[in-house]
Amino acid sequence: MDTNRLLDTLNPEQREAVTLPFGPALVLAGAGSGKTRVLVHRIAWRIETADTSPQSVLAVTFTNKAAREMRSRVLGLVGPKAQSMWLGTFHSMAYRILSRHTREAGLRSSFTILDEDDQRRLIRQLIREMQVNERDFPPALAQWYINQNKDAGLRAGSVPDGDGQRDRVLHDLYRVYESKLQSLGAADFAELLFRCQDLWQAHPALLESYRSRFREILVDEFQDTNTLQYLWFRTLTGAQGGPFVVGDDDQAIYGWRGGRVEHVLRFAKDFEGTRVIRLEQNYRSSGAILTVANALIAHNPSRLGKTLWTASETGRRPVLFTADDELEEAAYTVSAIESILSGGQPAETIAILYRSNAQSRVFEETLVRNSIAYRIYGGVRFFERGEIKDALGYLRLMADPENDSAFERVFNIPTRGLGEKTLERVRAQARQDGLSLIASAQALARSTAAPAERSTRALSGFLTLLTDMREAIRGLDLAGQVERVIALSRLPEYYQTDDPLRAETRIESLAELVNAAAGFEPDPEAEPASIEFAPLQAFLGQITLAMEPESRTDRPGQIQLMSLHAAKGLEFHTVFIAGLEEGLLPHIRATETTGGLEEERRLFYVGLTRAQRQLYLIRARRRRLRGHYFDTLPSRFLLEIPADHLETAEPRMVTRLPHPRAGYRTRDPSYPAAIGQRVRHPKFGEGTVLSHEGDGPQCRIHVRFEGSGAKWLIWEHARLEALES
DNA sequence: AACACCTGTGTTTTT
DNA sequence: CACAGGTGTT
Repeated sequence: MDTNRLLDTLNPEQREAVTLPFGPALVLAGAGSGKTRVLVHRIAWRIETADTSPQSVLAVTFTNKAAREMRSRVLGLVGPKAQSMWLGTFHSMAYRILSRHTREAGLRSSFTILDEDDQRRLIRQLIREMQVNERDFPPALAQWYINQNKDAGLRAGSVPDGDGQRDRVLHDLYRVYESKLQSLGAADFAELLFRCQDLWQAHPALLESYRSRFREILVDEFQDTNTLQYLWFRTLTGAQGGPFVVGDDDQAIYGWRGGRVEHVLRFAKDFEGTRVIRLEQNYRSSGAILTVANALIAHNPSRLGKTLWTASETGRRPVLFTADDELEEAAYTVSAIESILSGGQPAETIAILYRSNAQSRVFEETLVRNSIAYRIYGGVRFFERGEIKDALGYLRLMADPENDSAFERVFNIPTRGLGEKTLERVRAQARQDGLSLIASAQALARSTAAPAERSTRALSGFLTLLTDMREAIRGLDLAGQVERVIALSRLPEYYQTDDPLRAETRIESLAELVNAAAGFEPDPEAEPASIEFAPLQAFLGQITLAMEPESRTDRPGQIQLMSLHAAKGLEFHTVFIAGLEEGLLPHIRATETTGGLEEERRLFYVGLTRAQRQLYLIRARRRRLRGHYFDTLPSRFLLEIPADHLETAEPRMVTRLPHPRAGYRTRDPSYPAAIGQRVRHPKFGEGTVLSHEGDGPQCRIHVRFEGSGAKWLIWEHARLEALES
């Protein structure tokens, strides 16, 4: 094969990195310098020239999305044989390893992965059991303490004794939480990495087999690795390994999540003979944008040092606009967007970035009023939605009836006359006999103590339902099982009566879950498990680690709205960064420490370097926060950019957008209501139509009501009255 | 057990 | 202000 093809499109530094001989390598890749490109080509290069089997490749990315993208790009270069490489997040790699050795790792064969929500629930329960004052130690605080330590690679036993009562209580909670996880045979995210480490330590031969298999280990976004991940990675690599890592210290923005930039330096120390390569040529942004970004980041004292340059033209200077308030901020932005769109630029190449998700609302409303389609990232993720968790509860009980947390979740959903009292009885029985909840529930239901009692009958009914369900899905394919379980659970009917307004959305989510199951591809290497419902089990395992089902709502023609964090790794022709004020960016809570401040500066830097050709920086003189207006100061970061690097924008002629156009209709006449239309609802009063899905009488429309907030309504049932405005 | 009210909270986010 | 989750009431 013509391997030159792999190098033709690279610059000298990229080429040097890609063709390095086996051995530790650190690529310091500036924003837009072709970092992913280098990783992808490095993998392809090793496969094609070093006689490396794709099987020996393990590449770690920060998100599942990045992993998918990288996989498809490698496949594009070397073809389907690359399918067998391991490519994913730290957690999914650890999970994959653990699930092959559950017994040795001391986990149940179908162990549950607790997400943040499950984790907090469990911690709350423990706080109550331990009779700790919930006011002084809110679950969220304990959770933060525990995760902070876990991210730092510290088990409860390794956390140094703090001084003071407070620290002691938290430490105790951590200890109890840890043993609770152990006894449940469950794992939170960090636990996956810990357990994997423990497994390797207890079974050196296993570690050896993984080390000799994965000769080619690569890590992306290295600057954001936390200590736990770093230690895991170092263990797997071993002293003889030659890992290839890529990162940019200027883009480290996850310190609050345990990420430690220092790992970049530590890497070169820990791996003797590390080759360091810098990629400083930026291919993304215009000269004027890059100048601003460089000027800003130069204010961070602790940097490895790196100056981005570009061969592209200077282009237009970034525009700075000062609005009176957040309404004008949005009005200016949207009006600028309108003129860009009218010039023919595709909407999906325009992004609005902000520090906190709460800022999105004004933009949403303004976009809606002007009938501009947008896509918003962030908010409640798919697998965290309540209805999905309900359905997953049933599914988990199918794969593993002894799963206690799943049992508790669906115990009384749909409501079936079982409450806290009955549950506590089951729990007590389980504690006493050392059995699972389901086993104790069966014992209670069978015991003749009070067979006619209402709760006993309800309990029997629930248990029968589970048994029947299990019977009914035997032999079905995965999607069929999911569908059947949802139907038999009668969750849809329950949502319908419980909260008719939200029912439709929820039922749709459940349909999405069936889709996700239909599209699920199991680990091809997994041994054919003899366990019943093995595919279901694999699906459930993967789900918590991949919180967003693949490309659900990606449609062209939509403006992109997201937080600065979420923008990492992306690029847009035109970028608006809003809310450049003290207290917002830098965020008030990050200004107390220099470390925090530097991270905020990097966050802004990440935002600036997302822009390819046009950049708008916007601030408001006053801003409404929790109902009150506050005067603001310009972000100190704006003052760090020399004034002549920016162009100051005059208020647009239209700073206040016209009111929603009465009677305005979208192009498709089958929509019964137009976006921006004023309506009245018999119960919720007056409101404005935000958007709609589907068409005809069954379509759902989203209305923001004054006073009662935004609601999804079914057109047919909503009895809405159109108003003139 | 179910519902209405009330209180506290409110950075970023992947896994 | 807006919402989630928790408490208290029926």
